Amino acid sequence: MHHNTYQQEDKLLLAVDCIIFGFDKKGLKILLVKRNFEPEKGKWSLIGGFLKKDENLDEAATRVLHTLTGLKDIYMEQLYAYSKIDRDPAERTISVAYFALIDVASHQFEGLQDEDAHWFDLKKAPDLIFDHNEMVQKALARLRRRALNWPIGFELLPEKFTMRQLQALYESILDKRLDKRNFINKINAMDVLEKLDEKDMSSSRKGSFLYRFDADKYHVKVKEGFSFRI
Amino acid sequence: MHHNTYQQEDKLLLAVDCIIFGFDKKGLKILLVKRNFEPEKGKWSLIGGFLKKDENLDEAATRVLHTLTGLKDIYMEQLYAYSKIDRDPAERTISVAYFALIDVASHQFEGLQDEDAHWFDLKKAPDLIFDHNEMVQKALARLRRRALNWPIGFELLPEKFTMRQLQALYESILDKRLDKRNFINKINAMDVLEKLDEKDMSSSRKGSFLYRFDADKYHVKVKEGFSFRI
DNA sequence: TCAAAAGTGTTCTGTTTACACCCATGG
DNA sequence: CCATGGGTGTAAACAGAACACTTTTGA
Repeated sequence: MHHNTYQQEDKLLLAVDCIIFGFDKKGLKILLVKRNFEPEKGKWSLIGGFLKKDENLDEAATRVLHTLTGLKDIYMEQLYAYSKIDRDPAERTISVAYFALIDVASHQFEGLQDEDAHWFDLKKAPDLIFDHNEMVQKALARLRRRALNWPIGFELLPEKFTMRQLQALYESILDKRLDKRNFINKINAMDVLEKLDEKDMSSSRKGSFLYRFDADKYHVKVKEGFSFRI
Repeated sequence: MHHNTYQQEDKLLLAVDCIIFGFDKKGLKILLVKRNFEPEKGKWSLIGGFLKKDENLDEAATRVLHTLTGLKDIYMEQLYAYSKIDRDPAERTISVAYFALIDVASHQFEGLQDEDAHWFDLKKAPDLIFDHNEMVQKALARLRRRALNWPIGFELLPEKFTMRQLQALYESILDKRLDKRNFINKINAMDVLEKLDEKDMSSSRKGSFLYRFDADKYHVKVKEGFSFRI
């Protein structure tokens, strides 16, 4: 309709980069790929790609993650737009970072080998290209804030989990030990979990009850402005 | 160096839009302009413009605000990137929103008339073009969260202010009344304000002491992870 | 002298923290 | 029968909320 309206304005490359945190029994991990193209070929990087004309940023992040890892139906959240002029030495690129937290065990993926993607222990992750280290730091800060103020949206959790697993997750995110009685009391007070009849028998002889997020209760409370706090 | 690396990727228009909240004795306001170009010419909009090749997003936001209002040295914070495909009917544009909160009285500006920019009472603001209403809602939510968890960074406040003004600001942001004794006690407990010997005599016969943020104390506390809470 | 806003503490209540023992089960 | 991790309650400390009167001074 108004094809020439913005004709004289600059057009630029737009990328998305995904900070994928994973957790398993041993703690928090991060998913990185070895770059197989220039610049910085062979170095470790976040999973990333360019935004196309016919998709929005959320779609691009989803597509990029899926293409490089086979992962699908991952809830991702937009983090921040990075725009330093020389952040990518090859060409001016603005990158919008996204982050997610997933359960490593319940998201086994193809494609990992081809693309040289690996889970790294968060504390032992290698140096990353460009401003990717900065992105990871910001994502971690955001994850901590989320974790402190909400019961980490069930989007970010496996369907069923034990209280001990949930506590272990919180302990890795916050990087400190929590008292199990206080933890359970607080979580229960929030009243957004459903206790199942099943037990997870893998971690002890007694077994540990499984819980599930009650999405309805959770969303109602979020809408009411209920303020959770660990 | 690697000029052809990303050759086949799409390039797009990138805009910035600024949500400028202002406060004065009568409450929270928002700064809007009447668009003087197509599309949506004549409708109210946030202050916005396009990102240029040779500047980063923060610089673009600063430039755009300065060009349209004459306002300078305003601390702005990046909010979110909006990328719906048809958000601007004229041409595909991704917009990164920025927000700021300023003291209306201490930022008188030229340029307002030319550009048809006006302060609107937040509650009486007109409908905005594109997805600008959504941006304002998100900015408000962010502002409230900021206000609840920090003593609204001194970046967002005029240099000198009275406790009553600070309380009035909080009351407009949170849209509820606060108890003045509790408010003052909490603010004092944070220990980031410096009480001056001056009084503001404009609002009462007795006069009201002026305070100033102590930037050093404040930054030290923020770095230590001190958690404020109103 | 009085009207109008500023300033000031205490009690009560609810939330958060610290803390230790019994339970169930598989091997 | 015992080793391992799972589950449970209470008391003390602290933080948040409710609440009313005195002070200052310009008109």
